[in-house]
Amino acid sequence: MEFKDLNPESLEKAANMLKAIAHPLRISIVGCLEDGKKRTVTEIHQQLGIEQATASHHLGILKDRGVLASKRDGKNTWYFLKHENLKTILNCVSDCCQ
Amino acid sequence: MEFKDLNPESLEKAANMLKAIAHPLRISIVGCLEDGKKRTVTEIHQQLGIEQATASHHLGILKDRGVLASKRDGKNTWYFLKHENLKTILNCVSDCCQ
DNA sequence: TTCAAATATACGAATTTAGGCATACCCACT
DNA sequence: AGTGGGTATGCCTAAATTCGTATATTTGAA
Repeated sequence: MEFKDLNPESLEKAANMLKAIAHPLRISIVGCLEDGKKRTVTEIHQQLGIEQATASHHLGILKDRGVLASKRDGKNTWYFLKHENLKTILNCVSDCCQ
Repeated sequence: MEFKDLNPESLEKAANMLKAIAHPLRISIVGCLEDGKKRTVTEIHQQLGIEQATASHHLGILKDRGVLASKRDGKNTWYFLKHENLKTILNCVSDCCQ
């Protein structure tokens, strides 16, 4: 599917998805998850050295916009990449940022 | 290059680049230019049915953030994609938005 | 049923963004 | 120099983001 064929709603959705990723912290979060493994909010906030609330907040945005999915298991919520593609996207962008 | 290796500045730059694209109109503009050809502000504002000033404004954002480049020729300014990669990015996103 | 860990949400001030309109600028032509 | 087409910019208000801190909520276990 070519993005040219996107109708207005899909266009909006695509924009929201990109907007979700388009933030330094959230790029880093996707970076944490690019190996396809699931991680908890705590793991992420510790690994990135950010507030727990901030991590949860940004994870929520990434989930809302369809970048991540999550699965609750007891006290923990495990977040993970929803699409394999997203790794490609960030690699493309980083190539453009040399 | 893996985006994981991005330092804080590159991270910021990558975020700004994505933020530039992450807007319905600007996705459409990139869509107009994905064939690699150069187009003028007028061509784009007519093709998308938006104000001339709005087109110029968004083209400016895309240029500032390194998505597009431009070349003045007489009365016209020709805009074009700066990186072939960007087509890939949008195709990936649209795949995620089915 | 009380406690603590893990996660989510609410509130608020500062900053950024969007899009319309008017207008200024740049350039070729006469 | 003056005109007009093509571009860019400034100003404005409404709306959205960001990131703290504080507080809820959920859940497992004592």
